[in-house]
Amino acid sequence: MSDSTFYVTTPIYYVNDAPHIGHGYTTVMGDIITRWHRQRGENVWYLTGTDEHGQKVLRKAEENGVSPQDWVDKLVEDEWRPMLATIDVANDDFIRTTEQRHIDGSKAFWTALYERDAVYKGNFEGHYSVSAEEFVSEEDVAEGEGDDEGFKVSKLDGSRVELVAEENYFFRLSDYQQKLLDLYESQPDFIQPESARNEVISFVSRGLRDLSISRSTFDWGIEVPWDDKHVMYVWIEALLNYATAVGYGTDPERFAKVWPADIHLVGKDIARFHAVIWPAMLMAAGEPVPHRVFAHGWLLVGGQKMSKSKANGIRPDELVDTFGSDAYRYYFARALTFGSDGSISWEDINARYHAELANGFGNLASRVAAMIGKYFDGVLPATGAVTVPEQMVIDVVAKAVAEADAAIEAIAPHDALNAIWRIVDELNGYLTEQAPWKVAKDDPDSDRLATILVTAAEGLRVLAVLLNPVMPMSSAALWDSLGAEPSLGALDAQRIDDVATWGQLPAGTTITKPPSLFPRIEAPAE
RNA sequence: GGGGAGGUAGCUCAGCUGGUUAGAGCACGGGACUCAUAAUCCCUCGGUCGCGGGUUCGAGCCCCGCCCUCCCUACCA
Repeated sequence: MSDSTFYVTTPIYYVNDAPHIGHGYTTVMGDIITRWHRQRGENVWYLTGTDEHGQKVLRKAEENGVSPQDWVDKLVEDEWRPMLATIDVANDDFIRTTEQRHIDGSKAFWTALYERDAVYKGNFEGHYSVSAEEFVSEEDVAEGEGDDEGFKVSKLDGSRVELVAEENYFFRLSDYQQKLLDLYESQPDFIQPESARNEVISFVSRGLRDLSISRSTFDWGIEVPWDDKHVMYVWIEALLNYATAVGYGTDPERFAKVWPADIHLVGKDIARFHAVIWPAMLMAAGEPVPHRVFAHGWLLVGGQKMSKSKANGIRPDELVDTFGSDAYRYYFARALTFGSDGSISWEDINARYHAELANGFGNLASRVAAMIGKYFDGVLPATGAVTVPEQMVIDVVAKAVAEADAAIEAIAPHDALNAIWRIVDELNGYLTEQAPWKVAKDDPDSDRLATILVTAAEGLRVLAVLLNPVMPMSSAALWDSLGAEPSLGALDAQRIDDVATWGQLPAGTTITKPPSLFPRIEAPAE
């Protein structure tokens, strides 16, 4: 395990969409998990990217009078890459499905399917909705009214559908029902959380039909290697990115090292594609299946699923502009149970920003640095004897570290933050009880004052390390304030395994009061 | 129709295989303190655990029925 690569993916985002906090959510959570694993000293590979083929993109490009390639290039550079920068994501790779490596890899994958007889040519006929880019089943097709008079429309979204009959290639998904059920049985955490697993098992248990996986009515896609009249159906092709990005079909050595993925993070709407079709395709191609598919819930704004069409989509940069990327990352990780639906609101992020980040954590860093500055001229003194209250702090820290680490392992960043925050609360309480300002006045010659402040500084050191995966900016500022780098090295080089070891900051370390980590925002924007 | 998840303090949520007076955070009210970003610490207030039955010595957790919300039920990134 230690010499393999911890490989995590997000869905690749459809370029036509405008980035909203839903995209940001998945990506940030993956970033927190992967940064944490790096902080453990593991080899990590974090992939995200964009899905750029398909009829919808083609038509959009035509509407805008540009070539599809120019269209997607623009969207990627103007919208998607900037979003990653906005929310401070440290992905190792960014794959675009229009890249040569993906094209070559996808063709290689299809060739493998073909050679293994997992694909055959058949006829497919049905009502196709261009805007939804899907075939609509018969029971969901209705006669149009009003503007759509004379057309058939989809009951699902009201879009017009066209009767399409074409020769397609099919994937023998029906062969995999039992194999998939066996997978869910033998690898119980393959699809998480439990609710997603139940739905997937129920779906597969009802039987699987073969899947139409190519299109021949347009050409904005990857050619089927043995038949240039067909392009791969965008959904099927998009799934392949997880393999092609790490060398499938182009760099076998690299692929063997990184694959299978440890975690595919997905929204629960696309859990089925990842937990049913994707593993079946991998089995068909003779490749190992991923370890885990984790389906997270919806972000609810005012009780409704956030989405572009409901006009309650929020762009990540709106929040980041006010609260900063650290608070953004913190909020989504802390306020929501990853895997369940959860409510978000401007009021809530504002409240948590002030209560937890500014008053709780930021102020703690501030008061400790201020006292070391005031009583010791900013030079960390040598500690005196550790007494019962100090030991309690040490114990709380050790327990919190272990719990946070276990929570990340369980893909529960919210629990990790809850555990970490017990350190914040413990330190604030410890300072109030020990009242170093009082000791400074009443008993300035004892070593109690030094002991108390060293203990608090050590606590901050731990927090800087533990929070680095979640809030890299402020953690770096805190690390800097603690003057830790000269003696302990870079923040990123600190290891979770060692972080709870007490007494790492040496006496003589220069502590400076940091600028407010999370300054209060007096007039929250509407 | 079938299946999944949920309905717990004003708000957002915890409550594992049923066990004494149902918890947390925030908000509200009171007090302490002054190192700090008027921050911190302590305490109070606050719930018929959707509704109605049942099983049990005992149920928020189990069973039955009902109401409400959301999701899945194949090619919706």
